[in-house]
Amino acid sequence: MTTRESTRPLRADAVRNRQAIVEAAYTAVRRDGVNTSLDDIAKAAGVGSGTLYRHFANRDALVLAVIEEQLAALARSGAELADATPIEAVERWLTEYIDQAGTFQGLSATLVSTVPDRGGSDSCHRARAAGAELIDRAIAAGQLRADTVPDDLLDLAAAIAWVGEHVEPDPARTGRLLRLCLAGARST
Amino acid sequence: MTTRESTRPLRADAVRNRQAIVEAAYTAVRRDGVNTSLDDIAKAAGVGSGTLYRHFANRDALVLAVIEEQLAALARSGAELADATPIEAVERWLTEYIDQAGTFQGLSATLVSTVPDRGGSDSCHRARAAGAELIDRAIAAGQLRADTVPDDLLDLAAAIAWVGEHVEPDPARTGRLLRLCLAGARST
DNA sequence: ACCTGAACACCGTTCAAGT
DNA sequence: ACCTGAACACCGTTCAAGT
Repeated sequence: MTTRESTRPLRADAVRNRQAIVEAAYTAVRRDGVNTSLDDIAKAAGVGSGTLYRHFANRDALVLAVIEEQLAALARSGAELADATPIEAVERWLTEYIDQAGTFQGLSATLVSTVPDRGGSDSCHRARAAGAELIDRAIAAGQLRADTVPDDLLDLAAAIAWVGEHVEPDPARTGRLLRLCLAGARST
Repeated sequence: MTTRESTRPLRADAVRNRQAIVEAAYTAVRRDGVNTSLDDIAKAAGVGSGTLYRHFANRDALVLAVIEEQLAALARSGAELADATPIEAVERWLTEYIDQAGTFQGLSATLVSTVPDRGGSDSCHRARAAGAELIDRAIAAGQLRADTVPDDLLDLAAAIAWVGEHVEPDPARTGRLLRLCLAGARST
């Protein structure tokens, strides 16, 4: 629930400040996208700019904190999809992933770049691992080609969210693009 | 060959300056990506920053000027692919499109956003029209599903280039992602 | 007609001083 | 231990003055 690595508990005012920063950041990125002014976020949170940097080393760390809960939900949702067929579970999970990645302008780039070996956040890694597990299950069930690479589908999903950032919002199109990719990965 | 709308001929020094700006911009975006400093580009071109803005209203206009020739080549390449089967022509054209979109960091966003109805540049529109024509031919030949939307494949191709910007360069992976999308669009 | 470069507003980041 | 906010470096954009 926190990006801090230290095990030392935070002082009470520090906890409040951190929370205020994340909430202000959520409002700001929703309105202006991921590249909105960090100084404005600090001002809206009622803290000095230095306090923002004390809690979040860079913009990506703050963005990941903003979507921390959504990523945790994605990591958990594998179990909730247990009743569906493997391929249905994959489609529903990836749909949710795309929806989350489209929460605000620029977020898809934060999610796609967090491949395990390049130091993406733990929460992002765990979410993607949950998706990869569903994909692996669909492969084992013979519903996806045996040579399917889970990261390929995960990154294509993020890429579909990215396309959505650049054209008019169109959920029907997003679904169409995802189904096209899944059809390409289906075993014949 | 120029983004200027006016029909008035440019003064000789203006022509030189414009050319110098585009060449300096090419070097700069290759090295530092699409968001490199415009002021540095002006300096490298040996002109004042105001001159850069006189020729290019915004960053996108400059970026499009930088890849003007490549876009023109893409627009022309439809004819060069006449000997291939329709589906092969599509794959080869989209491969080229992805390659061009990956010329420097950030370019894929410039190319995907130029859908016809949102005022993208003419050259970009023409290039995409050439790709769409090849796709239409493959549909007519029964090699792609009848309900395939050409813009879907074009934007997925740009999206694949975008993925390539965020992970280690890997041409094999790019090809794999493209073939996956094409397999999804193939008629069964 | 076009160019120059100073001026302005703005932003990310650091850090000395304060509690 | 944490916070503040001034200070610094930098960037995009405009525009008065110059040729």
